[in-house]
Amino acid sequence: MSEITLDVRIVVFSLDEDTLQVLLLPCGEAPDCWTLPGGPVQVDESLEEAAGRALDNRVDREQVYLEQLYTYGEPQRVPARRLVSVSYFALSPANARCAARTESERWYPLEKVPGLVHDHAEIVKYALRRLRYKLEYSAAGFQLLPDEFTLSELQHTYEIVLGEKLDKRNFRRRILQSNIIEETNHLRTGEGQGRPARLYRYRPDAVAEVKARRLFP
Amino acid sequence: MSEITLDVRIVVFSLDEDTLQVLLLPCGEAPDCWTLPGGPVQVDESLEEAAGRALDNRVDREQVYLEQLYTYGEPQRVPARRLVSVSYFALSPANARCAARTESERWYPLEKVPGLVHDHAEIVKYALRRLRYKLEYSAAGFQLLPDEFTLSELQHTYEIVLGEKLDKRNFRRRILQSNIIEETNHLRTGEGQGRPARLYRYRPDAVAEVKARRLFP
DNA sequence: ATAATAGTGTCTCTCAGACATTATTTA
DNA sequence: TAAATAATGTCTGAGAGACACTATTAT
Repeated sequence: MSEITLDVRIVVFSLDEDTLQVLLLPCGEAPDCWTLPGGPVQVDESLEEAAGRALDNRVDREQVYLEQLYTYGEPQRVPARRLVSVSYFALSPANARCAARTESERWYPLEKVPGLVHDHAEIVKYALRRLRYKLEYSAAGFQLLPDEFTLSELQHTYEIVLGEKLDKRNFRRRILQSNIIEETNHLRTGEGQGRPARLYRYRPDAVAEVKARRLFP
Repeated sequence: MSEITLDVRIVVFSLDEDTLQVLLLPCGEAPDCWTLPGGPVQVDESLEEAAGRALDNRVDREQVYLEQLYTYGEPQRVPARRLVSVSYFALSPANARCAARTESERWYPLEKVPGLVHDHAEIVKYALRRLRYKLEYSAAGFQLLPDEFTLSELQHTYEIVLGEKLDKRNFRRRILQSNIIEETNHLRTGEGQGRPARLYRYRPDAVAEVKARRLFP
């Protein structure tokens, strides 16, 4: 207890059907105890690289959006150690999930998250708050979807994350006039009965715009 | 270069007449090189305590608002060392400044900030962005004023920080209906010619509200 | 033709921004 | 009474939210 050590912890969100899920790992120590993915920061890597490394073989990093959240450093947050954790949240499309090789990881619906070590439950709670806030002002919801998606799918994503129904016409107007996404020529067809839906993608240059506008470095 | 060390850095804002100022310290190494106040985190103190400690004898901590900003950890941000810095921003009323005991500290107007070590200039820039953003949505400007203040003073604060003139009636309406501040019975009188202005203070229980609403833990 | 989902427009109300005059004090 | 600052209300335009019907496909 004489040294301060540093790690990163990532709250990875992904959407499965009708639930928002979080990636958790068994913490090893106790039987029914889980932890957020993460780990120590190497001397020659950035914090963000450390966070990305912790996601290797769990999600496809290329497709994952990553943003720093908050740094937790209360002296007593981890028993018998002085650990400071830089937390991140990540948004992963469902198709960017890697096949879980072992029982060493599991996606949990947010309402069914089991007991977590230390203050990780608090970190998850805060990450969710920030995610909801982000959706309200920034149309970032598409980060939870594959490259091409329908407006209904996007709206559904928003409804799941925000936990409330949205008006279809208002939603479409708002999203479209934000200018973050654009039409493609493709239709989603054969996916069920009903009229096929137009597919959209986010505008490649919108990424730069979002970064320019973004509140956090 | 085999260990990661941790410190905190604080961007302390204060208002002097017509300029927004930042507290800087000489960095010791070079002659015209300055640094943000801060320092290493002790093993038994929280990050916020470490930040507060760095402000001792510089401002009256009781009166200072402190909020975590971002954690900087690029491997190359500090030459020959692996230093991770948790940054904070602080808002200090002018009357909470302590008398500078030595030449070891100086308040600089934002437009005249001298050369800073490492990435401290970037940290200042980001802190200002966050401060401006905060004022736009949260009426936090009163943290730069003494306990009691007039609406004109508050508006002036906003104008300095945001760098633009504001409409008096719209400003008053907006601030008052946010319900963050309340009238006192006092008037500011004898301060010059002109009609005396009513003094306001922020509502004691508004502090709790702001914290509840706040985006950052 | 029926069931299922996609796609579209209008009205209303609230809120933000522009704007000028009266009120109260000191010198 | 002149100069200085405080205090106050209205109009207008833009945007947000409520709301229902038509279009296109598969079975």
